[in-house]
Amino acid sequence: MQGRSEATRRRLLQAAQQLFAQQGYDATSVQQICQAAGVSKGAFYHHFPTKHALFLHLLQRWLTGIQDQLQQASALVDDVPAGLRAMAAGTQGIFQSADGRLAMFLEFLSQARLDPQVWQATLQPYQQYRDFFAQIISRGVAEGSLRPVDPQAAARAIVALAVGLLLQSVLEPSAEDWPQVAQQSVELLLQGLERQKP
Amino acid sequence: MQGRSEATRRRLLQAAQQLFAQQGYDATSVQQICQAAGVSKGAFYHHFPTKHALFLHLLQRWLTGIQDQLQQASALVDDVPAGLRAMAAGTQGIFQSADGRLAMFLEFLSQARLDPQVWQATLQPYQQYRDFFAQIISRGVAEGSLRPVDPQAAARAIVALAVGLLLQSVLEPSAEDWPQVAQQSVELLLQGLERQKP
DNA sequence: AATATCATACCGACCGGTCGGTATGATATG
DNA sequence: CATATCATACCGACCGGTCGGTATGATATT
Repeated sequence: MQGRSEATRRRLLQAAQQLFAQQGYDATSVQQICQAAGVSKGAFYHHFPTKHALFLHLLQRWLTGIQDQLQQASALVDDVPAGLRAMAAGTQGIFQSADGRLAMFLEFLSQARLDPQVWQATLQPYQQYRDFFAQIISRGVAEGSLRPVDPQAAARAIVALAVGLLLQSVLEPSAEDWPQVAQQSVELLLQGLERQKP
Repeated sequence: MQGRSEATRRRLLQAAQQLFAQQGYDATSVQQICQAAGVSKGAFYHHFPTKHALFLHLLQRWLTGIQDQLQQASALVDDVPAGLRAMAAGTQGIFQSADGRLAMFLEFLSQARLDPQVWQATLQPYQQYRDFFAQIISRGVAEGSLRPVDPQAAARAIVALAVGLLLQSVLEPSAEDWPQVAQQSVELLLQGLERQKP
């Protein structure tokens, strides 16, 4: 049975993600993960060297997922303001994600503050996101659809906005229509960025 | 020796804050706090019923501090755009704060996600902040210095921006000149909010 | 003296990780 | 085809150590 090992691994990852999202990393024991996955502790340490390694694996998976989504979105952009609006509208999937993916966001951040390994893994793509937006902004400036703003500064503002919105949605998932709030906020920023129409 | 008790209490709080900021809540043991404060464990549990209660006390102190700072700032505002710019400039003190006050921000948030008591304590003033900005925005709209935007939506964007910037500054304290980034970001938002001058 | 404040010793629970051993199934050997 | 060999996957009891919290006695304050 070749797929059995992979299935066990997948079940461990999924159980861990759910529990981490529910209770946090520290409050979740390896035993709990194994129990939720219907697997023994021995199996756990057969697949992952430490509890921390499993966490790192989840982090990597999460980051590459965002990376892909972002690159996919950038391909569709030709008019910059419209592209940004479309990306804001595309956040629906992120905010909803019923599984713990979004809740893990805060967990990743708080761990990043404490663990150098997590820190590096998180911050590197994070700066990529910023550069990604800076590139879009400067394209917009070049094509004349945006005012001649500093692309780096504008990108920082966008990323900060995104991070802030994500964080709030983690704490109050159902308090607002977060995708709509995201769209409104981007709209507001765009009114500052976009070149005035006659 | 009068005030000995109070001094002990203060030293415990300060030591706990520093350690929580450095290592996080979970990774910090009561023993460590006592050692750093130069105090015994008995003294700790004389002043605080649980480790968690001490954490909550720190949270309350932090929140009321912000509350005061915000109310103080709002008193000086008469022209809304100028007021917002001044508040952005006034973030210098917050971003710098060499002690762990800023680092605790992330710790508070991650705990708020897990602990209902922390959650409630955090979210209530949090919504006040939002209302606070909404009020300022609507004042700006009324006085004609701002475009007729939705005050609630604009306030949400401002708060999200603030949260996002704070979070990034926690993770990369010296990567940017964060007060300047805050000013630039607010400036960008204001270009969208402010009524165009002829 | 009476009370508030602090110190020391200690408890029971739990955690991450290890380890000896077992089940399973693929592959080699006859 | 039948059996021996072996690697992989898994099990669950167990260990050293730490943690939050308590009990009890000493010391300072009023």
